Amino acid sequence: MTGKKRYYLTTPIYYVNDQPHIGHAYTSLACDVLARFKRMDGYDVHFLTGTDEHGQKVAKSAEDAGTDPQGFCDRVSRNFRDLAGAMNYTNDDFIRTTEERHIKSCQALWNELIGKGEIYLGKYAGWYAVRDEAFYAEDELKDGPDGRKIAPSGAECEWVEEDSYFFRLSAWGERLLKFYDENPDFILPPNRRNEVVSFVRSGLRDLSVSRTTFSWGIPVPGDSRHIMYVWLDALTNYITGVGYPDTGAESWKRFWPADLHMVGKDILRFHTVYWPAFLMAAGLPPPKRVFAHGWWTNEGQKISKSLNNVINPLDLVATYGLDPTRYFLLREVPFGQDGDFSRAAMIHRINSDLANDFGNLAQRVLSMINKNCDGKVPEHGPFLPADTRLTDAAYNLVHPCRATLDVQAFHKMLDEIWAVVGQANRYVDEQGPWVLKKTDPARMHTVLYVLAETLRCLALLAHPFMPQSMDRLLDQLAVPQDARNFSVLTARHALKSGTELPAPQGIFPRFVEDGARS
RNA sequence: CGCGGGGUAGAGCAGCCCGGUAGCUCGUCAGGCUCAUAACCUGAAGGUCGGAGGUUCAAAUCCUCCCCCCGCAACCA
Repeated sequence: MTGKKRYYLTTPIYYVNDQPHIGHAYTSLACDVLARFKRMDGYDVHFLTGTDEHGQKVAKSAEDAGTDPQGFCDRVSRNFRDLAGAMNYTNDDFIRTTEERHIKSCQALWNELIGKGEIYLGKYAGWYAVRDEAFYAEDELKDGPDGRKIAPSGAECEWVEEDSYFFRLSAWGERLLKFYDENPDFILPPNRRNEVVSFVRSGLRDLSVSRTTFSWGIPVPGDSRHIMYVWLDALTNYITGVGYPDTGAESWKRFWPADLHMVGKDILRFHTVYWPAFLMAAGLPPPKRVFAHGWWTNEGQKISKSLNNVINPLDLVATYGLDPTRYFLLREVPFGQDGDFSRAAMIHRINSDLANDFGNLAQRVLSMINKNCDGKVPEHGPFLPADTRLTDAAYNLVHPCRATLDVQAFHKMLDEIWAVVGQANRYVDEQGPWVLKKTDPARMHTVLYVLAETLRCLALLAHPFMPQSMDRLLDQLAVPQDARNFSVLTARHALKSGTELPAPQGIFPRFVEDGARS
């Protein structure tokens, strides 16, 4: 057992019925940045993602595709693995709910809940919409043309009566409210927390947690007519991923409870009401935080398959490049709010923030070093106050970065970094190393050293967002692999004067519109 | 009386909870620099903070009423 700090974070498991789109990419990206940052900050990180493969809709899609459900899942799950590769995510594990380890885990949790009397057998009767996999109350329904009942979603409902196991959710309201109260940061952003609290205050009903009308799911132990409710199945992945039901396992002791479940705002309730209730009922600690992020629109329009404006993240990467895409998604919109993707905004971010501000800063500094310092990390004399102001800003930047990331404020963290980019560009102008070259070469070396150190810090802190580009910048500063972490970041004068540097190369080219067509 | 989010410089936003010279980014205009990816730096113009009342020494910020916009009730994170 090392004494290392640990951090366990998860994406939702993605429903295989769907093609990967910008929403999936966004959720996972946020987690990836956090995971990378925490690793560089010395944490033992476990980053889990995967696919949700059970449920009636999947069974139906498989049938439509003329394959068996497992074969269908095998094929479609692959798309999500491929996305992780293409987006350069560093997940430590990829879980599939059809895996043996997960089935065992769900059944163990079920037995635990049965044993504690938290699940009982009852009867469910109500209007069920297959398409939504949900029951609706009578007063929510409208009458359709042929006398059928229509759900608010527009899906057709049928009257279903079936035996069902129920989870005693109704008994957990007070304890959930107490838990929210004692853990004010359990749900972020705060407005989401308010939504959930008022939902729970309004009263909870027992939750049907098994189905008998289809079979593509995890069998209920000891009653094979039933399969488990998809959400009970899906949520359990978070504990399967760290070894449950083996609560003696090293990974379990180390990583549970999770530090963060990152989710989209649509599945907030499942993660902040049902999931902690299941866990507490089973005698397990709930996760420490659930963060619900917002939705994307495309050029101001809501994204939908019917409008045919779904954004494929792979297209973004192909058009704008991987790191610019990663940067844009987390910079353009305050994390937690809805945001708009537009081509103009994307290009603007690439050219302004990346090419002009950061890229050009690196380029002007590295070229001057290359031309005037013999291609080596320059020697430096005593620092003047202006020098210390800049290097202090760079060394201390890690603190606001930690603070903002700890509340998932990715956009603010980037703001903090870019404030120092701006400060460095101003410093170049004020110091005018091109003048010093003629008047005071020793001083010029010091100024360039200060700038190189600053670039080193900036590259390290921006690394989680844009790993490939920042690695190239760190290569150009000859920062060794084992010095690419935050413990070395704050080590003053970590760049060794006299170290040979490679010839500089631009890291962020400007995005030039393809003028061939308009 | 459905639910939710908004209306602050040309655009996009922050500030509002905890009243006290209205701020940021982009754009525009002018200037500087010339190391650099026609990039960088400085300065300026531009807002009666949706409207009307009220509370207060003082309101974008608190209270009341009104007007307007946009989502949602979905295939989706």
